[in-house]
Amino acid sequence: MGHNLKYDYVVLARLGVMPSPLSFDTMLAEWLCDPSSRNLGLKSLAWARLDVEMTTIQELIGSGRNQLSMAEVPIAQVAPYAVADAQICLSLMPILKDELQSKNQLGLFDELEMPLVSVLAQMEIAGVRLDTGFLKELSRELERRLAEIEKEIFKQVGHSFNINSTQQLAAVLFDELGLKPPGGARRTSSGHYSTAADVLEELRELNPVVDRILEQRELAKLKSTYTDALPQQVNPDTQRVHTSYSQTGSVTGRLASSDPNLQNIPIRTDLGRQIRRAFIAAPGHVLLSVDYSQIELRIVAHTANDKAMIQAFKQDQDIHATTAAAVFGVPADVVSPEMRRRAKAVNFGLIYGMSPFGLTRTTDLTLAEAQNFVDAYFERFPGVRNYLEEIRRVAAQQGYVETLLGRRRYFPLLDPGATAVSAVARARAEREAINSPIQGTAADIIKLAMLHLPDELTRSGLAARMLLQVHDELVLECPVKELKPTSALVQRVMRDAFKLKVPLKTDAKSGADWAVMEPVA
DNA sequence: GCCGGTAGCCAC
DNA sequence: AAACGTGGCTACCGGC
Repeated sequence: MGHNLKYDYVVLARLGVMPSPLSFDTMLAEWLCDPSSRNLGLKSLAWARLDVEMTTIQELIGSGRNQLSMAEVPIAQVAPYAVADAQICLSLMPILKDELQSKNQLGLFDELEMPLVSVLAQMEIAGVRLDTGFLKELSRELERRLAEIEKEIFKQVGHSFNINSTQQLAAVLFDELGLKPPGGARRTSSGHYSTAADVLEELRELNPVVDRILEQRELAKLKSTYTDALPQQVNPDTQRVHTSYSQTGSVTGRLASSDPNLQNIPIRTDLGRQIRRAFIAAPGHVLLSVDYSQIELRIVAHTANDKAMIQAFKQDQDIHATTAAAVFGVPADVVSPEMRRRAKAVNFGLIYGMSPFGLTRTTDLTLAEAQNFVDAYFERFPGVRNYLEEIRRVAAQQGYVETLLGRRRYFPLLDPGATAVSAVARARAEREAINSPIQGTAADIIKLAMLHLPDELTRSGLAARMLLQVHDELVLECPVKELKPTSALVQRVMRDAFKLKVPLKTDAKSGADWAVMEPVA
């Protein structure tokens, strides 16, 4: 194993090389939805019992940029910590296992999350090949365009300033140029005028400099976050980028990716999408990307048991068009693009616990129109309406909501006995309670697929390996000659990961890089 | 120089 | 006033 790979000890634990208490520690204590104070208390007690001078992990390895890897700390110093850690985790194990048992989560833990640890380790170790030369050239191109844009901005404003400073930018726009902050002077939480993109959008008619600033923002973001940062993350031993996946980093059960985050590589704009050209397959290979189509809405249809929505998915209809037809009360073949766009916004908002007001922010509907729209929506999908009400009730009464596999999220704020809870905080918690089982169930399902996929590939004698997971998408590196059967197998495994009341649908694409992907049968 | 908070923005 | 969920990264900025 490359000794320069990050988090060596975590990777070892994930591969089962390290004793189980440590791998247990890296996950379980954090993973339990309600890490109790008893947990911390037990740990301090156990530490105090040890007849060695203990230090904390932070004292050993430092923090921030000075942080060492465990391998860089002398054995003699690490040993007491390691002993204590193992000892403590060992004694914690039965207690936390009991807790899992009582929550009916032992299966989720033992049969999904723990086995997934080594799957994720394999993906991290595999890494993904990066065309650094291409990124560096793209960076120089962005640099040139940024220099030009900045020159124009300074000329139009009359002096230079730091465009990246929101404070300086606000002073230029709202004080010097006298632009009027729209929407009744929206301010940030600290009381300054906001210069966020949606605010600037409303100002672009008033002064040509605003468009230039939006352009500067886009380019500066791509340069600093992607074209400049990614090449620095290439491992010199493997010549590839090795992300880290966290199984405990989200409240819903999603994975999180960091160092670098490969779950937020641009795709929306043409320029941003160019970044993906740098993610390339090894010689003789292609990248194969398979994603779930509308998995969250399918989960809503299943969980809400909504007849109309289930039927739409069973017939493989265009769900947004079907929704539009239902809400506008017209036949499917006369749905206009505009009607479909609005229906899509509602379907999208549904998963986020949206309100009619929220809808006015993502569409051009007035509040009254949005209210009518939502009413019509629930009229046509009564199962969905009941489901949303049920979720709110359960979250408050039971104190938590659950995913398909029993993953929990607690909502103490919604307890009827909770005191001093603002309406804003309550509404937010309700939206979180609505979204969590949907987003979390999607995470459950793709994790099941990821767990089965390596075995299925082996069984079929296919050499492809999983490299990346992006919430509803798996990216594999696949020998060119095995593309067709691999695509078929991956799609089968993903579709069959869990049987819902509606079919799961997947789309497969492949290409030499992550930008130019052609559909695969 | 380190650290944490803030603003902004990339993805699903 | 805010108003649509989940993350991570970068730059700025003020405090130490």
